[in-house]
Amino acid sequence: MKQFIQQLLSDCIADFKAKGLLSQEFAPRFTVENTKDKKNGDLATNLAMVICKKMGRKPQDVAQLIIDSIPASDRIAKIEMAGPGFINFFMSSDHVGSQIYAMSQDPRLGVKQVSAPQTVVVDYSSPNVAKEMAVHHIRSTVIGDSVVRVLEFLGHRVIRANHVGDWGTQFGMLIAYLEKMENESASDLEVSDLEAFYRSAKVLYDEDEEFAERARKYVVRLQGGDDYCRKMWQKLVQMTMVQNQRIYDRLNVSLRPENVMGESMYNSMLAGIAEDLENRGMAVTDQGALVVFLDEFRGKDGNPMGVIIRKSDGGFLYTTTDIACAKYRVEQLHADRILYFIDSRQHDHLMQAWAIARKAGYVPAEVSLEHESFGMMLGKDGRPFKTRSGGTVKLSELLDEAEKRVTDLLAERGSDLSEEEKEKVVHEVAMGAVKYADLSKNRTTDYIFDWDSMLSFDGNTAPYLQYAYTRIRSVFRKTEFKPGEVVLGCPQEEKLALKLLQFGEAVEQVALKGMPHLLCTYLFELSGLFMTFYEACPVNRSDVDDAVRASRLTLCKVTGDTLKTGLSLLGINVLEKM
RNA sequence: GCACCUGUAGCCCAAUGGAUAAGGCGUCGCCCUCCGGAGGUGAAGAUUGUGGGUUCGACCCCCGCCAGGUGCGCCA
Repeated sequence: MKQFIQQLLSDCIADFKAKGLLSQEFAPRFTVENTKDKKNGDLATNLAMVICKKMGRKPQDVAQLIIDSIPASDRIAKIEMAGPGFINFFMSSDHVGSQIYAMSQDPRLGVKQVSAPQTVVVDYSSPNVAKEMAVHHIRSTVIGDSVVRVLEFLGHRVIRANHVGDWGTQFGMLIAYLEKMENESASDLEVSDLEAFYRSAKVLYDEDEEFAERARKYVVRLQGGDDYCRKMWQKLVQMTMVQNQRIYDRLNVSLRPENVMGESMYNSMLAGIAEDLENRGMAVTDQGALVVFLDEFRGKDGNPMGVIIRKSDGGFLYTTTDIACAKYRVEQLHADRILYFIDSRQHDHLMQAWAIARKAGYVPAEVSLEHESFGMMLGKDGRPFKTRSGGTVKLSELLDEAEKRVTDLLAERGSDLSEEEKEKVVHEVAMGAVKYADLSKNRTTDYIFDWDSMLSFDGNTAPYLQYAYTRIRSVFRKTEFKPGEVVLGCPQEEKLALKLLQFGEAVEQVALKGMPHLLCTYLFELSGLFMTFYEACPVNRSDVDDAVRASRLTLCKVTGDTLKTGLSLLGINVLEKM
């Protein structure tokens, strides 16, 4: 519908140009938007206000000229000029009804696949090896995964990239410790507590000189490609990712083992990149290190910032890895667009790496690099989030607590669900609530970690959306669905129908901006409108006549399908009962 | 010191430069003789940190200031 109006207005502009009212080269940037208030119609444009100056007339007069030039259409009931020169379009309710009927027949709910699919690399989750995922990892993981689902739904080719922290000097220490553990216990090692593992290794490293010495030797051997160290390193990666995969599965995150593309993958590219930058004069030796100076970034002394590509000892830092990574994604993965879901602290560093990658021609201008940054998770004291003992809260602990709270809630209010059903409800509601708490926020600011707000089941939460869905399902347990012509007889029906038609826009916005909260907001508003409709408009009551019932059932059906599809794009499952 | 991010009601949070700044939590009311009360419905609560500027129109864009967070050469 929006496109239809846009076309009408473009025709109108062409008409004005033909009549000499506007110059040929003028390309006005006007908008057509959904109105917030029904009294301003369903869609509104600011076109008159945008072009009135060029025409030398009052905006209201121009608006009237535009209205007069728009041909009559059975899709539009009424067009009005309002306020400072808005043009408000009132859609014909027959047309809206027929669109809803069409949606009920379309598994994609009217959302079209893109005509020019892109290859999009999405970098998200990125846990560290030999560490357990903590609560803050949920942001990148859950938001990235939702954007992945949306992009795929729209027809793009998506490459999931789990940029696991699997490289660095700490691996000497970890290998030495793993070796010690294996020597001490006869059977194969099963590390259930990675946090404790890492901590103990660190303690030993700090206190035992002999151990530290061995650890340092192992780093060198690992980087040199030594078989033994390589194998031990692999074990560490394996151990960690098996545990992380359990979390992904539990959270319904679509990452798989084959999506792991860790930092170590780019290792073999680093020396070549350093050499290339040096040969082309982009990098120079400074105090023994190979450095690229960037004019657009200033260091502490106010001079162009030096970004170290190669350390004076010949080693590499993570900036070089990120340059290589971007290069790889362009050259090997043929990315058209690369999205990084990484916390805001890395922003400067990423910009530097990308600036170098662009200058070197590794990433051409037409490939877009986007940092989808978000703030840190803070404790109630406003400091980086730590537990009383100084550690972090494990993600698995948060998920356990979520399930416990849902279990308690079910017990509290009593439930006639079977044990099997209950288990499913507990799981889906708990995971939904936790994920939605993060997905629904756009905030690039830091935010306070709070059990209660993260595990709320009231208001703008996933359980509310899941609940709306179960109410719809409940309707269809009582009546067989036969799609019928949709006749919008009351304001509640009209508002609901109009919102349903905007599903595609919400989905497209998420893909464009990498912000799933736009879809959350949409689904929450949709659920609210459904609840209101449902209270006001009986569907199954005996005094409702058949035509009205068929119409309302179709609205219920399309709402249910939209909720189910929308939630699935957020990685959240619906339930038949709860 | 420099750079990046952020500032909206007691708390959380939304708003492609558009109309009366939208919701949620909490607070105070009302609603199960009717399809599921994890609900509906109403009320109170905001000089959008601050001072300028651009614009027909600014939470949004530009400049100054204040406050918070983060980052700034050999960790990742």
